[in-house]
Amino acid sequence: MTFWFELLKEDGRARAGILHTNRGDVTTPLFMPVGTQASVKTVSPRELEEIGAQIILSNTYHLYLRPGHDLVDEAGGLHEFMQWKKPILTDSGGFQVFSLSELRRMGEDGVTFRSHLDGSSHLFTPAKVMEIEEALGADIAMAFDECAPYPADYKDVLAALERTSRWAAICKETHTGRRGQVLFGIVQGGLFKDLRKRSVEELTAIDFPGYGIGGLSVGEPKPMMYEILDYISPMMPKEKPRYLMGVGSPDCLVEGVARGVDLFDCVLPTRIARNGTVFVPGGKLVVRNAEYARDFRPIDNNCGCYACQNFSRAYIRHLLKAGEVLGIRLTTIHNLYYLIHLMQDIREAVLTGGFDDFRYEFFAKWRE
RNA sequence: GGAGGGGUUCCCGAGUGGCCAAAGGGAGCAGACUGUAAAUCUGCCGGCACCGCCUUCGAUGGUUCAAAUCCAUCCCCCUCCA
Repeated sequence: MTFWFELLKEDGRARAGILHTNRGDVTTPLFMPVGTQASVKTVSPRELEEIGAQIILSNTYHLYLRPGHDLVDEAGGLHEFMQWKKPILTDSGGFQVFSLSELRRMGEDGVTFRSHLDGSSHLFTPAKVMEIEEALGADIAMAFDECAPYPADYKDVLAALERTSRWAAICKETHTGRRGQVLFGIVQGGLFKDLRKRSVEELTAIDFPGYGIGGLSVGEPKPMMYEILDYISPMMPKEKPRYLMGVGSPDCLVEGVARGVDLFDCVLPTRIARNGTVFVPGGKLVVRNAEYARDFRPIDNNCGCYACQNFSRAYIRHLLKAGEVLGIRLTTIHNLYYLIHLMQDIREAVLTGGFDDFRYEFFAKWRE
């Protein structure tokens, strides 16, 4: 097994490490751009490398429906198909259980989805999801879970947790590890501490090489998310990577690391980029807005990304208003660069024992 | 010169007596977005002292309780025929 997590340094609860994978090492803490349909929207693999991405995410449900996992397998797996040679993680479709709630029906053995593309019915069982994820061939596969919504009753969250644990065991049993793929379990339990505790216990008993923390950032207030992270972090195995799923606003990344999280992914940077908003050191800037029409400075003077090194806010705003694809490509490149480098700065701070100062300074200028 | 069609709120364009500050689209302005059904969605979009009032549908005058809508005159634009 070439996959293992090397914990280099702890600073309070914040951690810095190296995730060793089949396709090379990635440094943590880390932000993973999301490429749902085997593409990080609008940017090429070459650009992703330039931005500094080390690993990207893709999605089981979406690739199963289109183009089909068998086709991806035939192409030689996701890496070969999309020409991204660094590590990939595939989400299991568990989030689609949540986000496509009107199109799905829960069962004990699995979930029946109606395709959002053509309305056809598809049954996802843990074993089926493992088959799909192994065909896709990512380096890390996520177990098939049920992500409960927010708000949700205790009994519903409990049911989702129990199913998630049961399914996690089936995933582990049926996962063959073909192509050296490893499987992460996913902790659920919503905002109920006893359920979170139980979920951590049940999943660590099954024993995975890494753990996702799911069911957060689904609409609950940030302090509640932080409280849950505070609570479960000490219970999670130290020597395994912890992946807070679906979190990506800069403040949440800093607060997540402060609570012992190593990995994050989120559509936020790429989505808001396409909608005209960019990250800047103190928060966000809606570069699409009229106030930047004659602002000839870069988005961020101190940013090293391709957009900031070459173009003005006025130009990027013009591209966005004109519907030119280059506009959303530039904002996407910037936002990914911002988050990835934010994580690198955090890592540096942790490694030098200066994370608390970093965190303090970050929030001193952060404006929501 | 003759015949016909038309001028509507930033633009295009509905509306032919009251339910019209006037459909719809575009543009514009703002907001939202957290394991992507999202280059999407939502709101505003004549003015104000805004549960009401004022100004507006080429211009002016008229008919009517009531006019973007009917009548008269005028000014522009387009098409066809000379």
